[in-house]
Amino acid sequence: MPELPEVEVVRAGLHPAVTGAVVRRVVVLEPRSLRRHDGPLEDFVDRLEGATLQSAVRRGKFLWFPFEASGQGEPAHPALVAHLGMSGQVLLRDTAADDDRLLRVRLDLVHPRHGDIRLAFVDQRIFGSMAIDSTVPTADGFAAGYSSASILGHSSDDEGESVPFSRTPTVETPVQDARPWVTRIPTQVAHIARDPLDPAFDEGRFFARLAATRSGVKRALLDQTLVSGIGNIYADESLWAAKIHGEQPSNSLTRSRARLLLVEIRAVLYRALAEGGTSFDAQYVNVNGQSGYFSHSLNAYGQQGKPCPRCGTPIVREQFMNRGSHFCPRCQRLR
DNA sequence: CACACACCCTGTTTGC
DNA sequence: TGCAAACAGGGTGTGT
Repeated sequence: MPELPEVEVVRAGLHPAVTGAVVRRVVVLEPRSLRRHDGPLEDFVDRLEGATLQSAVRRGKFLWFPFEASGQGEPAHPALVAHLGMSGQVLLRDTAADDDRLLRVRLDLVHPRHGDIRLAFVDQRIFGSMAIDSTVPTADGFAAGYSSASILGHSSDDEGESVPFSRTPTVETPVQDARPWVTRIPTQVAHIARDPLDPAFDEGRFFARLAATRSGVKRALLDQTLVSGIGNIYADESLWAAKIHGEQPSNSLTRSRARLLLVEIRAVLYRALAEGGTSFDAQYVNVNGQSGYFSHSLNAYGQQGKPCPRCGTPIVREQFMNRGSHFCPRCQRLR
């Protein structure tokens, strides 16, 4: 479930289940799902079995689980990194349950309070992956990603594990935290920019990079090293909301239009999050296999032929970057 | 260097 | 009904 809101829904669901849980048994049914793991399959299994998971963290569309190894020889502060790709799911199952049809990796956990839990990595297209990775300190000293119980702030199962991470950035001071994993990021994720809901998101850098490229705004929004968490749906939705054409050269945006765009991106992501993410079918679900409702709130994505909710002009779909781009030809003009 | 594109995959939906 | 093509929300490596 690829974009930020869907991945955050998954992360929030996993957080109470994995925090403090010990990995009992790991089964890899599809070796290609470990493509990004640096080492053989047995290495992945052996290093994980017996490990204690410390949290569920997310930056953009990347998820990771810092863990404490049981055995010797494990480098300090490793993490299990998961990326869902186009079709990945992480589901919480009963340890006695039958395997899901497209199950690729299975982690059986025992949690000190919740007991036995199975973490099932299901992925149709195998674009997603799991890997054990080492971590490095964040360049800015801030928390590496989001790791509280819920970004919406109304979960009851926080267990006091919250890392300060408010929606509105306040004064930025590097985090002082006894848990070293908080400010460490997996090397595979280190090049990914912070996402727009991250209080340490560097707005100045975002605007500067937009101003420094001639490529279209949509392409820039999909560039995860510029800003993370935005995929095809939320790019189209944000651009529609800001009335910007996706092929408008990034460096031709005025500063105020760029600011408006960022405001709309945050609004769209936050709304989608509040509705549990977007899903068109059983593919995009939370850890309990349930779908979100944001598909009912889409204004542009997948709405080709339907009237623009603002002006009534039919929404157009065009092929772009091997993907569909949906926009209102009247509200979103190239200029 | 910045940019554009091919490629990695399988299952479901669409169209003939 | 059967079959093939088109399609899917992502990231990375390679070539120009």
